[in-house]
Amino acid sequence: MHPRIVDTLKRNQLSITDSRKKILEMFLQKKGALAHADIEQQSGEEFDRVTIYRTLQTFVEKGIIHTIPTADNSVRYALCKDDCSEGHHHDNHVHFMCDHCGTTYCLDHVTVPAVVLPAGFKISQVDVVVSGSCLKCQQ
Amino acid sequence: MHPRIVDTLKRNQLSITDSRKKILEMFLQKKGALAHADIEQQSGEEFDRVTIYRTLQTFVEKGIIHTIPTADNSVRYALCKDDCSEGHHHDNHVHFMCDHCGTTYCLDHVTVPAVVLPAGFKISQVDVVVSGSCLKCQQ
DNA sequence: ACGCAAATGCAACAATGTTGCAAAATAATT
DNA sequence: AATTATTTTGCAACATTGTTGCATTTGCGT
Repeated sequence: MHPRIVDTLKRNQLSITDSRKKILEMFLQKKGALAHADIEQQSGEEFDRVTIYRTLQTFVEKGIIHTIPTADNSVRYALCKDDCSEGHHHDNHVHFMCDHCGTTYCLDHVTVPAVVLPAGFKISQVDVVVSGSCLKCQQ
Repeated sequence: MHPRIVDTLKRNQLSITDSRKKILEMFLQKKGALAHADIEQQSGEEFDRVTIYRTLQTFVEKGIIHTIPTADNSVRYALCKDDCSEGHHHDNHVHFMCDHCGTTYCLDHVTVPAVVLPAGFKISQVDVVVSGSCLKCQQ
């Protein structure tokens, strides 16, 4: 088991349960983003569908993961950088979704460019959703 | 009825039906984006739910409207600039979603900033999803 | 080990989206 | 203008996705 799992749960005042450990482990292992369906498939019959929904919801509330806006409006989640332990707010993000393999990357290290909007719009968050082909799918 | 409606349908080789006229009119009147639910409510019992789904799908295929990625992963549609009559591909877009009133704006005239990705990623589309408070909701 | 609080599983439900097919509306042809 | 061919619609049924309430189970602090 990944060493950070118990730490992360404790730090967020969550009880250490099988589903939380397993789901968090999935995020730590797989670098890309996960959809609810991915988790359901990978965990087999181990957890109830409802438990997965509630676990994801809890993780989002605690800032352990965040949702990703995608071009096809499918709901995906990715680990927050540094587990958001610092109250980090995810105001800016660049995400990349591969048109071929469907993998979604959370590019925390890419700088979000400044966006200039017409007068009257107050910006609180900027999400950049890039599609194309990824490292593995070059062609 | 908006004068562009019949033109647009004909240009895209679509038969002129009540639902298509009405739904296209909604997009032309309302400047912001529409969700399936908005259309369903506004049209009352006039059209079947399935018809609305199919009409939206057809419009997307013909390039009359496009879907908008949103921070909350709700599916919304907006008119394509120039009805995409020129085979315009919507490679770049800035969308704004108001946190207060929920209105979604399609800001065709705002320049999409350049995004620099790590080597190996090939960009085919960039969507910028901005949240905040809009013109009407300033505070 | 015990008791309390929290999380889980189950069932039922709600919302959203899809598919097949017969009936109706639109377009094309004569 | 009437007839035929094609497209679109409405209905029914179904699939998927997400939510809620409640009894049972699990984890946690003492």
